[in-house]
This record gives sequence, structure tokens and C-alpha cells, in this order.
Amino acid sequence: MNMGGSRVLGGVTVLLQNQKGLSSASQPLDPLFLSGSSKNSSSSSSSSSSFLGSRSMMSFQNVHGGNGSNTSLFQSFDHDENGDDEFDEYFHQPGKKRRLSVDQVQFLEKSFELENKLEPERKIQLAKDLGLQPRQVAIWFQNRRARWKTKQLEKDYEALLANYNSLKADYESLFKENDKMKVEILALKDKLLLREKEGVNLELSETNKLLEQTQKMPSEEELALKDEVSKVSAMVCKQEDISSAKSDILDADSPSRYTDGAHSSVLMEPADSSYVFEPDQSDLSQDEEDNLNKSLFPSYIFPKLEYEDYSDPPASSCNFGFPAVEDNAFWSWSY
DNA sequence: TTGTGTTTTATTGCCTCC
DNA sequence: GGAGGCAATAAAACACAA
Repeated sequence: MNMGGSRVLGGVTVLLQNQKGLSSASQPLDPLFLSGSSKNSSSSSSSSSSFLGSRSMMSFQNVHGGNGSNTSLFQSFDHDENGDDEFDEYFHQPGKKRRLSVDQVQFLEKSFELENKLEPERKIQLAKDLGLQPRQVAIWFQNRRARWKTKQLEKDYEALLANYNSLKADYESLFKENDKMKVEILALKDKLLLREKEGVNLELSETNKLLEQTQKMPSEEELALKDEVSKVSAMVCKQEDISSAKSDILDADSPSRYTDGAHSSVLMEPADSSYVFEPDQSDLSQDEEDNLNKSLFPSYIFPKLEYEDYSDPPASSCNFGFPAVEDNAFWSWSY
């Protein structure tokens, strides 16, 4: 082996010995640069694919009238470095592709592991070491980066997919738990509603007793006011139908004035205005009608107002004052 | 042996950076 | 404007089943 070969091989050996976990790096590229070596052709399962680089070198030596020794290889790279036209011509035969040898690829792989970018100096050195053109080395690195990127994308995709599946499982689990909790909430609200109904009824019956007692003993002011109303009603009735006039006057009065508890159960009537003002009263007498109208405005119905701040309960909900809360609470739990 | 799919090497065109 | 990188692609080389 000549000085040039020793120099290059020495460099290759040092380079490979720097690789991590390289077990057989003693003379990794010796076969690469020994043209005609039987080791070269047997290093791969496919004879055609093994050590084409070396084969190229042999051809190159033949082109240059080499003497068959393995010494001109690295000298030829010096020629290439100086722009040897024939060498360049050989490596640019149109329509021909020469696969790199297993050893060459291994060497390039190790180099790629160290650094996947290729500086010009390193490229030239690698080309020298492997008996390739710098452009071939550049192309190999370029293609290798493309392959690496593809694999990286696959890894990223798998990681994302695993992450997505995990999140999906979590979501479904939480969704089921949420459904369960909704059902529990509805059940609890039903119970609460029932209790509130019972409580209000009790309270109302006590209030009604008090009201009845109050009505039995009207104050002087109330009596005077009633007289005033009667006079006005009489005057209006001269002009209009008595019943309609009476209704108008009643509507104009403050609800607080009518605290008759005769129909206190109206609390549980629908709060919907259409229902309130258009009841089916065909079978009611005028007095009963009056009493009903009065009973529509008891002060204790106002607690329902605090629920009316909730937004847009379902239009179809036939709420009795309290269910509006339930509906809105339901919406707040909905997605 | 052959057809077919895959891998590897190489080219082309475009883009960015200096 | 030249060098170098990248994506897309061509085409040779390879692997493998039938």
C-alpha cells in the first residue's frame, strides 16, 4: 500500500474509531480501497450490489492503464480533486447508476450520525476516503436527510396519534361521568322541587288565614277607598258596558291591593302570560272572575322574579315559577 | 424467469442565503 | 449571481413471490 492509501485509510480508521459502539472498526474500509479484493465481492449477499465503488475504481484504473495493484486508488482521488476529466466523465455516464457498497454506506451512515449536514471540507474528505465524487457524497447526504425526515414524520405522527387516542379516551370517560352527574342533578332537583312545593303550600295556608282575618276587619282607609272606587265605577258604567269597565278598573289597580287569598293556589299556575290572562273561565261567575284576577297578583308570587334573570329557558317549558331555574340550570350543564 | 413493488442514486427546478 | 438545500421525480438496482 502506498503512502497515499495509508494516509487515507489511517484517517478513516481514526474517524470510525470515534464512532459510538463501533465494534469492528479496526480496518473498516480496507476492503473498500483494495480493488479486486475477494472480500469486497463477498461482503454483500448480492454480487451485483457489492462494492460497486470498488468496481468503479477498478474501471477507473483500467481507464488509466492501471497495473492492477491497489495503490492507485487514492492517487486517483488526487486527480479527481484536481478536476480529472476522465474520472468525472466516468462517474457521469448517462443512464448508469452505481450503488454504493455496503461498507461505503456504513461509513456514510456513521458520518451522518455524527452530523447530518455536510460542510465542503468534510464532503471532500469523505469523498476522498470513500473513493466517490464529492457530488455523490452530497447527494447521498441529501437523500439520507430526506429519509431521516420521512422517518421523523412517521414517528411524530405515531406520537401524535397515541396522544390523540389517550385524550380521546379521557374525553369519553369524562363525558360519561358528566352524563351520570347530570342525571344525579336532575334527580336531586326533583327532590328539592317537591320539598319546596310542600313548604310553600304550608306557608300559603298560614298566610291565607291571616288575610282572611284582615279582610274581616277592613280599616277606615280601605273602606273609603272602596267607596271611591265604587263611585268611579258607577260613572264609567254609564258610558260603557258594566262588565268591561269593571275589568279595566281592576286591571289598572295595583296588584298589591288584591291580596285576597281565596285563590292562593294560583301560585302553581303557569307563569306564562297567555295562560294567566286568558284562562278558560267560561264556567265562572263574574265574582269568581274578579277574585281570580285579584289572585293573580299576590305578593308572594314575586319570588319567581329572581329566576327570570336566567336567559331563555326552553319556550315549551310549562314552568310553574320554579322549573325555570331547573331549565336554566340544565342549560348551564349542557355543552 | 418474470412481473411487481421497494429502495437507492441521481436530476431538476425552485428557494434562500451570503 | 453562485452555492447549497430541499421537494418532487425519474430511473436503475434490488428483493421477492409466483
